[in-house]
Amino acid sequence: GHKAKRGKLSGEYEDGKKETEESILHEISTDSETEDEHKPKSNSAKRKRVSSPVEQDPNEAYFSNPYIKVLKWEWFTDSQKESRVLPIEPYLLYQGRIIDRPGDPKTPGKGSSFTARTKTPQSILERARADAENDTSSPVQQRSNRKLGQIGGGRVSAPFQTTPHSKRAALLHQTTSEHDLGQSSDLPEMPPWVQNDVKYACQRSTHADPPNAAFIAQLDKIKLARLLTGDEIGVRAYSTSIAALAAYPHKLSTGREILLLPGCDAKIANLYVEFANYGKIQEAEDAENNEELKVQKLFYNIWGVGATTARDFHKEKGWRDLDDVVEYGWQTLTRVQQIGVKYYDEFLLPIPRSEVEDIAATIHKHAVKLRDAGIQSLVVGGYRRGKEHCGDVDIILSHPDESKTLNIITDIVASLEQESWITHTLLISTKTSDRGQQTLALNSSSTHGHGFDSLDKALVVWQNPHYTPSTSNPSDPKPKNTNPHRRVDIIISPFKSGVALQFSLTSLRKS
DNA sequence: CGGCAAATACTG
DNA sequence: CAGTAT
DNA sequence: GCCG
Repeated sequence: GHKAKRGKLSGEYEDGKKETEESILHEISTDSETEDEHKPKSNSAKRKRVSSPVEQDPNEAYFSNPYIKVLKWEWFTDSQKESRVLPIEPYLLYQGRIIDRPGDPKTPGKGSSFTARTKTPQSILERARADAENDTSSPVQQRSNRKLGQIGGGRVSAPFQTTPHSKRAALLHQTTSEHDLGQSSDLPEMPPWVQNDVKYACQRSTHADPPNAAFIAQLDKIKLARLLTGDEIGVRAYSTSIAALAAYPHKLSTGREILLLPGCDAKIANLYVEFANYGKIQEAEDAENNEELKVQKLFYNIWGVGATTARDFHKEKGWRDLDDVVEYGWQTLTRVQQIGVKYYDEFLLPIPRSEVEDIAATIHKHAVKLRDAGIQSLVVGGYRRGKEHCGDVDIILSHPDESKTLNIITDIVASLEQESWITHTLLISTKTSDRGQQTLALNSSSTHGHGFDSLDKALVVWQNPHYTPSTSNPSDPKPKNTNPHRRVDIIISPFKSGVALQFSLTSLRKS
């Protein structure tokens, strides 16, 4: 019977024994808990949205200048109340712009080239300015460079010692390459987030395909190795450096350039030099080809299996592939892990943007049906970052009337299940609605005073139920839906929160 | 040289 | 509580 | 592995 189980995993359910498949389905019992008997009725828009008269944008002048503006939150709520775009002037807390580097010949002007309406941000810019000044000299002590050992020799730790008196370690001198310690003048201008010491990755723009993607891919391999071996510190170190590299808009030309990026130091710079010279990084290749890591990566790719469990499967249980998991461990898997195994291959398939859009549209449609047209939805994640193919679908739903988002996640999942779009619910979180109900019952005042920032969400398995029966066997009495199963995250956000606010501002300004 | 992302929720 | 996920 |  073991070989029969093999068949399940290769995805040939249809020609396999029906009995087997059913037993699997039974064992899984993954159908989401929400019963479809109570179909949520659509709230036929009792409350139509007041359409505001088309009017001149009172803030045109403000938005046409290059200054960054910070407004009081009340501007938004008041605008909402009046259903029109209020002038921002009375709400303006601060406006300013990023100044250029002090030494920059392009800006002979004074340093105080920003207009502070309040004193708050001053210190930040002062700090940035100070940093920039201190940074003008080369971070590398060129004179005292130590010649370090050959890079590709397999010794990874020895060459990377930090020179005692400089913070930055010297880079390996590679005479055969232009990817060397360059002159201090040939570095490209650092993007603002480097110069200004921007602290959070979310403040940098992200690119779908950064200029240094190939190098980043190598670092990702090392990071994965750190992950699988339980080296959490290493994971974090590589994560931060990769994040900085991914936001870096220039093609790297010298290793020294990397030292200027936050989270990047000698190790990463040396890896870059190796990459630039040989087109690959030995440590990354080794990690990728490592047999143990290959097995553990296989398990790690099961949804619901993390590094710890992947290692356990391999080293404690002694399993070596998915068949072993099914044969010897099926009953010990959690419910979501069984789902993860069942759709192992499909979850790894990339999702084309067009399909992401289709899925989002379907979800939006159901949300509108369940509430009203005030529903706003926004696809985030890989799609929003412009990726051609996405690993999953992340969609945020919101509504200006917060009461309309109450329990909506439950309703949406039920509705989509009933129409067979959602095949499984991996996880559903209703904490926010739970708490919201309590406070709402007490405070009849609607919007204010809640401190929770968690979001209702559902992580589900999605499959397009509309399929064309296989052409090979059109008379099949029970044709099979071969549309791939997708991972979809539906997130409910209070309208007030950032993402919702962002696109509400966009639409307001367009009106 | 020591410390190390943040917050939150579900599952078993 | 440990593990996993967002 | 980086940072203070």
